[in-house]
Amino acid sequence: MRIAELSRISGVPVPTIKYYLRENLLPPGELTSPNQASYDDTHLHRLRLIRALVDLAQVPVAGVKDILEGLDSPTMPLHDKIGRAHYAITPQRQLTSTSDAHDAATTQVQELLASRGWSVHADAPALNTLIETVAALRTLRQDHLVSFLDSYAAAVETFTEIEVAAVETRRSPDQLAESVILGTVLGETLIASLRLLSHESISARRWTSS
Amino acid sequence: MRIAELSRISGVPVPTIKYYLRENLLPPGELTSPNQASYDDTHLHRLRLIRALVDLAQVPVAGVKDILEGLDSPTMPLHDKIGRAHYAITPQRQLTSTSDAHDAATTQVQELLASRGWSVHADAPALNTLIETVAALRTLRQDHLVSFLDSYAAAVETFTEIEVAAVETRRSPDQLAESVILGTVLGETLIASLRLLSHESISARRWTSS
DNA sequence: GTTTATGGATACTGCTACTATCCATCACAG
DNA sequence: CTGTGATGGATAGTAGCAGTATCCATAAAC
Repeated sequence: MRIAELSRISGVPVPTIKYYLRENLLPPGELTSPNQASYDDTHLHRLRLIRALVDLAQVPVAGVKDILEGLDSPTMPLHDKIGRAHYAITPQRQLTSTSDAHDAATTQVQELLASRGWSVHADAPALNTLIETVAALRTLRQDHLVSFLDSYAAAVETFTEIEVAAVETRRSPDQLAESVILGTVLGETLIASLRLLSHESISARRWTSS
Repeated sequence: MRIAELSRISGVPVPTIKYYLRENLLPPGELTSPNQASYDDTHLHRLRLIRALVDLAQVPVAGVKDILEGLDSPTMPLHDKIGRAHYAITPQRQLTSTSDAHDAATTQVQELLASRGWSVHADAPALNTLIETVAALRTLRQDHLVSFLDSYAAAVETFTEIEVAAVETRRSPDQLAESVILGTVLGETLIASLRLLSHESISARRWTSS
């Protein structure tokens, strides 16, 4: 198919497709002549993947590029592909908490990891975010939320178990990587939406009259 | 305190504080003379609140403004304040799925809501996101993830229960609203971080050699 | 009484994610 | 075989967001 059809089916404007081609998010079509190329279903799939990450999961375009480079690599270990995805979806945050709030939060988070038996790399991007968030909640006098950190962690393990189980059904290693990454990235969007809907439902019941 | 001290304690640059003042995120200091104002702990707290929402929860400044306007209102019902927060943290997404994928996803989501007994407003921002995400996952051939939607929803209820329990301990209605909003907004950051750490830990165990 | 800081207004900047334009082909209808 | 519209590739321009920078008249601190 030509670019116009790709655009029509995917709903992505032609100039945007050209932009993704320029940025190497989308591989070039097969050239049939110096200025004619044809695209196939892999391009369509890739384009949909890009839009899902950009529109739904709010991943920056540069991050999508990193994720896709990982997926495209035939040699990169899955764990590293996942690491790329984690890195791409976790914004780098500057340290904003005072150093003693930061230290207290670090201690608490390390204890949590130890008690849960989670072993993570010391510079995992999410670790910093977690520490800063705990520190912020404390500083904002929301210690009660922090006190439930362990319950949160326990509930989170439920998700992880679901996802591992879901992914076990995929046998092709190629699809496996894409499944794991989509589970990680779009899973976040899914969970966030569900949580807000659950909140809204509860909130309507409890606080419509306060 | 003067603006320089507010800046030093909070770690927010003076021009940025002025920007927040311009945008009415931060109430003006009390004028002691035509070009001198003094700020107090409420300003410091508000500033920290803004930074937590902007830096950690990635809420757009305009969204922070809406959230704070809600919190500041003495008359707005809590449910509406929560609604503002939901609206502020859920990006408006254009419809990107084809209409039959959209319809199928809508049906599935409605069934989920019915089976869980969640009653939500038909134009809740998270509802659209959820539908589009389900549609995207299907289109991307990740039906296995979608099939676990109900398990996700069940796990999400755990969070909501934790948060309702946590918030019950707050009795002042003023603090209550701030607690609920922070629990909603920063809770998302907290959960996302925990989930990534849990994933990383599992991933290291399972897929370092694949 | 000079140096430094402040409030308030206005203008400017850097970044991201596109859009728009241009042009030399190329495909295809007539 | 010629005219019309689409295409690939390059370059330039744009909108929105979140700050930064500058200016100025005044006020505070030494």
